[in-house]
Amino acid sequence: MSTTIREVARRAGVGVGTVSRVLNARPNVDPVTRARVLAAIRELDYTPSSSARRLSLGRTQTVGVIVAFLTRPSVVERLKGIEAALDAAGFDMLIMNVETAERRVRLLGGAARPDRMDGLILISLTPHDAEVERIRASRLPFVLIDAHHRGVPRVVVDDVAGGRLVARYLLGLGHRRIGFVGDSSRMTGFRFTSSHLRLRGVEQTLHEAGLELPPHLIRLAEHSRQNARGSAEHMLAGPRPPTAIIAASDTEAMGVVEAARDLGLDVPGQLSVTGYDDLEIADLFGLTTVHQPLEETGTRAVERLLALIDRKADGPLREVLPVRLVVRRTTGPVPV
Amino acid sequence: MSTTIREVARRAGVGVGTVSRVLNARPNVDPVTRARVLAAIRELDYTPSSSARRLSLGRTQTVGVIVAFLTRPSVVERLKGIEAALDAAGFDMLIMNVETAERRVRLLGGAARPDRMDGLILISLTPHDAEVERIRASRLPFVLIDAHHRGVPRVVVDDVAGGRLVARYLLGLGHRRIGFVGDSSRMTGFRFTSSHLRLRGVEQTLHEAGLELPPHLIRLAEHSRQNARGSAEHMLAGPRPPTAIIAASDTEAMGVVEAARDLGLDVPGQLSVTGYDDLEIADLFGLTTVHQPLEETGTRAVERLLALIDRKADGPLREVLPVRLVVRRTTGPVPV
DNA sequence: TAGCCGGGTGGAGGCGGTTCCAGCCGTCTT
DNA sequence: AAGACGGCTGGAACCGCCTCCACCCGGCTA
Repeated sequence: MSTTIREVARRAGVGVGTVSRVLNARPNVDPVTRARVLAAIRELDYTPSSSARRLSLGRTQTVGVIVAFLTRPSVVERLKGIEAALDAAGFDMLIMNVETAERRVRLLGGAARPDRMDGLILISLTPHDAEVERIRASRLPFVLIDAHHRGVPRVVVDDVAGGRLVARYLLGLGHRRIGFVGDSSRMTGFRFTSSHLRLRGVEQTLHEAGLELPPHLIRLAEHSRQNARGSAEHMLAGPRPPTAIIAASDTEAMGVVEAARDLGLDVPGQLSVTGYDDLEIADLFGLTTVHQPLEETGTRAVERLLALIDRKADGPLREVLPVRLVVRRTTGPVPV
Repeated sequence: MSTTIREVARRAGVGVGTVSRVLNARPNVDPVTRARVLAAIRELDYTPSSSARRLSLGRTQTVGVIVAFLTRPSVVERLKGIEAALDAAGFDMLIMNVETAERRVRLLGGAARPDRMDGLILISLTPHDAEVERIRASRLPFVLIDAHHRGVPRVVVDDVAGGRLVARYLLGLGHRRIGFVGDSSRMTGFRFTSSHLRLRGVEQTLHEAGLELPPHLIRLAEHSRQNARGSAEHMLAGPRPPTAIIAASDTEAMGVVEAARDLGLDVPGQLSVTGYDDLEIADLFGLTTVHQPLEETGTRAVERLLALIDRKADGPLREVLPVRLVVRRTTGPVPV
């Protein structure tokens, strides 16, 4: 079928050991011999079988990535960063997508197999203790992105700080009744954490200003534009509606904007709305939001993972990337 | 390190051949023996090494996917379909992203290696003849999605029909001066075809109605919202501006909408705008567009690829999935 | 001149599966 | 009762690479 190292060796008139040494750029090969081997390789159009290398080296040159909801823009941006970094390092990228509890269990339980990959990255999936134990037991290096677990290397953005940033900005505009529309995945078991942390930042800031975030101004539902729209409608139609709504993501912010439109509320005249993520849609819509370096979380995660794979010393367990407020056209002073 | 088939055999008191037969559900194994082997497997928590299987079977159970611009929503939707179908079939998915000419050359030239994958899918990348020859020479089955090449199995949507659909609809609304804002990648070498085909459908339909699409009402630029915005501004500010603009994609349609807004034109009162793809953003914006089954193109491509891998008979080379018009709020009767 | 040293080299053995062949042993014919 | 047959089984050989050990040989030291 395809040419093997033995044929190359025969053609070059050397032993397989020598060919292997040339292939792997080892020292102790006579330049003349090396040239002969390289010539043979070229003539035969030889490429070493990666399957055979994997087996004999016990290394796959592959990294697995398990993502929650592949189609979400934030996930894709991170993947882009991961892909570029892995490619630069000569690694392949294996992607697994989790959209149901069943697959979550199956993948987190069974995908971490050292014979299939050298390392694993989880995006927006916070593993349970048992799942972490399982991956550890397989001796597979792994890092988290946008997820938290004590003792596991992870790359996150400072969601609490992002929440504070937005809250402080709205307070500065004079808003006092501020609502929060976010998501909770406690029921579906996905354990997304970002919405929760962003909310915490908001609460902290309001508290420091001597204000409260009453229960009727907090609504959580499964992550989607439609659900956010429902949450916002409910909140805006109720008693003592907010003059500003902080959404836990740009997608949800769009739902809030829709709700305002349905109720005939002018944004930002009568209602200020903020998002989180700074997706393309935020730019398009003029949405005030919090920018986070999505792609960079991917590249950083890869750097850390590769360091772990090479058993090199690494930085702190928890690496936090900065966020920044992007003010656009959905926020304004509190209506008089 | 990890347990091997030999240890399982020893523990169960059988030969490795028997264990292998049990693992692969072969007939001719005594039920009692089978039970003993299964018990040993369970006790040792044994999983066969995929690296070793790859080598000895010459099969990787992996499919490679090369995409152009990973972060585009249409690409991601297709990927989602591919991932689900591959997972169901027990295959791994290797993703490679092309965003530069350099990587395009490198990946299309060198990624098709049978020792790394059993099959290859190209998304929105139309290969050159030489590239097709190269992949063929590697004897690696491959299929295209949203790309064309004589003699290569491919899954596409009927872009010409989509163009006709939109044009006929706008004609029905009374529009006679219709513009087209699309993209051309002739310079960057990506050879995207969809914009071109959609334009062709539009031209055909106008022609059949005895109308023309004059050059000043066709503007092509590299694919982006910003470029589309520029194209539309130019067209709308020029002499004899169109009353409707057909964009080659939803993304570009959003640029057209922005241009209209900048010029103070009401949509759809003074300008009708249509997109293509029916992305989430189209729903959000109320954009009239053409829906195409993106995810399904992925699953169909996988089905066809797996058939090729199994050397099973397959359908026609060119599989065309249907499109349908989705009328929303950016189109209306021609202004009087 | 003998002994040592180290760069260069060949090739057996191992990675962990699968496959194939030979052998064993009951059962069924004739 | 001998022979044929077929289900079940063990294990050597093989997939293609890397590694390690043994070996060769020229140049240096004592």
